Amino acid sequence: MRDPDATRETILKKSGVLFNTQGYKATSISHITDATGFTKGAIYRHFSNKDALEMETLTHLGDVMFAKLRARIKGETTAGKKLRTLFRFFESYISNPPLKGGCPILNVAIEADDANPALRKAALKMLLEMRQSVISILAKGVKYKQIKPAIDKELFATMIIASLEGAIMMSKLSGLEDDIKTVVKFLDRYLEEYET
Amino acid sequence: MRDPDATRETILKKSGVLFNTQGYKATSISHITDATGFTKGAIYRHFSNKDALEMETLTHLGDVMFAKLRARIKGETTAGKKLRTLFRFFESYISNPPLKGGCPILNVAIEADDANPALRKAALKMLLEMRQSVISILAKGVKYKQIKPAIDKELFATMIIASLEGAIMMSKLSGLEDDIKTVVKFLDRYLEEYET
DNA sequence: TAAATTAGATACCGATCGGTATCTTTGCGA
DNA sequence: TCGCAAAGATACCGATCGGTATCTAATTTA
Repeated sequence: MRDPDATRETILKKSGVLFNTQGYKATSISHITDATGFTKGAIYRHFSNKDALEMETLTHLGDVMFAKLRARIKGETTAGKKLRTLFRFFESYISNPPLKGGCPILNVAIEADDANPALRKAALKMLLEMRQSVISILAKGVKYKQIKPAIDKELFATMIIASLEGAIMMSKLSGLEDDIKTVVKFLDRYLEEYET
Repeated sequence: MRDPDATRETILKKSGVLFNTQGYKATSISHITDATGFTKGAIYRHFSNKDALEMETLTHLGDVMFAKLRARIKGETTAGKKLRTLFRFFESYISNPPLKGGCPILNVAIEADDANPALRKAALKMLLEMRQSVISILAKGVKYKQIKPAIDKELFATMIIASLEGAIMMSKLSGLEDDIKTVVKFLDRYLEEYET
């Protein structure tokens, strides 16, 4: 009946939802005990303190996010299709979110700018990984003649991520999908110009 | 020696810095008494509760932001120059921020998604005002033959704001200006194609 | 199967939270 | 200059915070 690994997993999963929706600072240990049904004793057995729980939860959120994203992209055959799938992945953050609360990178970037530098560092790593993935897709696209070599890969990759993240913020504020759809439309068109 | 208006102004100013840098939830009334030198008695005389203080502080931050932005844009003579000045305004959020802690719209959008709906609504109003300003500049640009009529004003306006806000997030994470500068470079080039 | 280890529950700690009742002090109008 | 209203200081409230010491119960190991 007692399964420490499952307990740990439950805590991480529920904490992930709470931290990503309510915020790290705003989510107390009591909120997590309420959500999981476990007591403080159980939580502090598995995680040394709240900072550690926040860190492990963030990497867990990152793992889930990248796993879902990669699973969707993997099935696509061309650079163009892979990138458009990535656009739709971000678009779904509003209507059918892969993670409740939106993009964890964005959330941590805004909340943990000063406090908890470890958390910030972990989010930065995720951001760089995301950016590198886009650059890799573009590079392979150029290699296999799907994308024109004239493209500035680093510039476009940064633009893609910045505009999608910004659009998530805007759609979060308005509660409407308009902004994220507009940005995806723009990126679609721009990408089209560089496809062969 | 006693000046209630100045006291109020001091509280709003200091709260603005704290809320915008540390976060609304993370900033306690005690932090504000420390920063201002005033006591709780003084703060609660001027503001009915913390939620009200948060609201008034946000609108104060918005007033300061729009005043600074408009002052800079006003001096420019063409739509292109006005927009480039707006790009630089966002760029300066990293190196020489007009408001400590970055864009208050972005900060509130991420932190107050569920809790404090009034705060979210106020931030949304600021976002729409910002977007409308960009659209107006573009419309006047078209009117005075500075911008080609083929431009999709709403699309470009959304794209400008989304990418700049996203870039602020990215540069905040990395601590470097690279991302915001890249985005501004992209917007500069894109705008150039629509200038007559 | 007995002993030892581990998972989780319980009860508590000091600190801090937002908020308030009350008091003193200041400045202004009559 | 006197009196009164407003400004701000002080001291406190109950609730909640993150964290811990201790206890019980379940599981593993010998």
